[in-house]
Formats: sequence, C-alpha cells, structure tokens
Amino acid sequence: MSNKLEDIVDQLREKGNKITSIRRAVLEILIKETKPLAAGDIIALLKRYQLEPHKTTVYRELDFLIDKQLIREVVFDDGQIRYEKFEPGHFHHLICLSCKKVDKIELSDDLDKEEKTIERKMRFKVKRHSLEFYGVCSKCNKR
Amino acid sequence: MSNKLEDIVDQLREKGNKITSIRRAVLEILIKETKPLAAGDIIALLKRYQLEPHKTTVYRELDFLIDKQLIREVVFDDGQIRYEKFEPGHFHHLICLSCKKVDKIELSDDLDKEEKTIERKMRFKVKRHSLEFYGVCSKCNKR
DNA sequence: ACTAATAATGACATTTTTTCTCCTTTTTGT
DNA sequence: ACAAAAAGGAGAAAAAATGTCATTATTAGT
Repeated sequence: MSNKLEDIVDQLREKGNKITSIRRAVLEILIKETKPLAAGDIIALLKRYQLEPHKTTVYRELDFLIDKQLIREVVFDDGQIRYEKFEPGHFHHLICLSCKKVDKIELSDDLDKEEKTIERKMRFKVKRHSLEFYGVCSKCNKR
Repeated sequence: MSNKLEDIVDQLREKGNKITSIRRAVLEILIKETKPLAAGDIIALLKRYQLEPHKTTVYRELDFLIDKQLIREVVFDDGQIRYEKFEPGHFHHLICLSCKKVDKIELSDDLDKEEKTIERKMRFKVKRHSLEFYGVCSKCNKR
C-alpha cells in the first residue's frame, strides 16, 4: 500500500467511502506528522486548512481511520490517547521528557526472545506489546 | 522498607503526615491488590471500608502517595491512569485482553542492551521505559 | 486532657477528553 | 441532476481529573 495521500484517498473511495475535506485533511495531517497527535492537536491543526469541524466529527473520523487500519492509537504515560499513521514494521518511541519531542525507533531483535519466554513460562499468548522509552533527547542534553 | 501496612503508616506518621481512615484504607487497598487500580476502582473499593470520600480527596490522596513513593502510576493502552504499590525492582505487565487480568513479570536482561544502543546511536539518555504485553492468559486460552 | 497548628477533607465548580443521539448536509454513482 | 448513503454538526452528557476555599480531623505540645 502506498503512503501517498492521493493513493490512500483513491483506495478509500474505491471501497465506497466518501472523501470529504475533513477526511482528506485529517489524513494529510497524520501522514505528514512524525509524532503521534491527540484529538485536540488534530482539531487545532485543522484550522490551518480553514476547517473547524465539530469535535464529535473528529473523534468519529479517527475511529473510522483506525477501523480502516490507516492509523493507530498510541498511549504514553500521561494517559492521553494519541494517533499516528499506521506503518508496517514495529516501532517504539523515544519521548523526550524535556521538550516532548517524539522519535520512532525499530529495535533489532524486538523482544522476540522475551515474548517466547513469556509464552513458555507463563503460558500467556502475547499478541502485542508496547514499549516506550522516556528520557532526554540529544538537543536537551546539550543545555 | 517493610511492606506491612502498619509499618508504612508508622513511617508516614514519623515524617509528620497524619493518618486518616481514608489514607489507611487507600494504602491497604493498594498494598493488598496485585493489579493496578484506577481512581474509580479505588473509590468503589473504599465502600467496603464504609468510606465514601469525595473524589477530590481520592485523587489528592493518590498524588500524596505517589509523592511519598509508596505507589506509582501505570498506563495501559486504554489510556486510563492506574495506581499500583511501588516495589523495588522493575516490573512489566501481562494484560489479558480477554479477562483483563494483570500479572507482573520481571524480565531477566531487562532491555539494558537496547537502552545502551539507543543512548549511543540516538544520543538519547534513557531515564525509564514502559513495556507491557497484551495477549491471552492461560485460563482464557483453554476455553 | 486541652488546645493550637496544620494536614486532610468536603463541597462545588470547572476543565478536559470522549461518547451519544438526532437531524442536516455532502458526496457519489447513476 | 437526483437519490441513497455516508459524513457532519449541534447539543447534551458521561467520565476523568483538577482547582479553590471553607470546614473538619489529627497530632504535637502543653
């Protein structure tokens, strides 16, 4: 699947979904943004598109995009639900406690060993995991 | 530091904190409970102690206990903030997506290697991390 | 045991995030 | 252009969390 906005839009339309200005803008925002955004962030960013949709609409749209597997939810330890574009591969986040910047990383061995150990020892079938690192980014470290 | 309620209570009192029925009960609930509890859960459980404190009080009490390092916050991917007793050592959670049971585990190598790699490659000083596994527990797997 | 100091609580309002319902508007295939 | 269906808007409200200020309870000191 392509990452480009118009390709995604076309695919949605082909499957019978309607493309509205809000849908297109929310998609564009989440495709361009590197860090996960809260619903409130998205509402704020939509003003740059001259759009001021009702919050109900935005939540509904985010649910829709999750359902279509175009985005996914992420939760950091402040408890706020954020949204980021769905990408194949498995990423974790580096969250700077100082400037709040969020970077993504993909771990090499990716906890496969740990998951297998858990499944064997605890008889717990791991479906997914979340792993986030909190610390201080290089810029903030210099100060 | 002891884990027993009365010892903790004595230590709090020695440091000039007052021991109220609510404080004692919240502590007792969180010491006895194995899984993290949301503020609402705690309010519900306090009724068993014939206590119906105002929610403000409960949130404030939880903040107090965090400040004293007796409990800590945990966030799972539903975004709700939960509280669990603070324990030395570093634990992760196994959260059953079916029955919602929560188990704790302590990983052997505990991501030390990954953290060092991140610090070297990304120049990001890792202060802490959160790692939770979502899946199906042994009981639910049998069904 | 009494009292003063102060920590803790309660009441109430408010903020923030999220969800629900019902009705209207927009998009799209024909 | 029109009809069907999807999407959006408005308002209320739930749920979680926070802030303020007056009142109550705990504790140390007498």
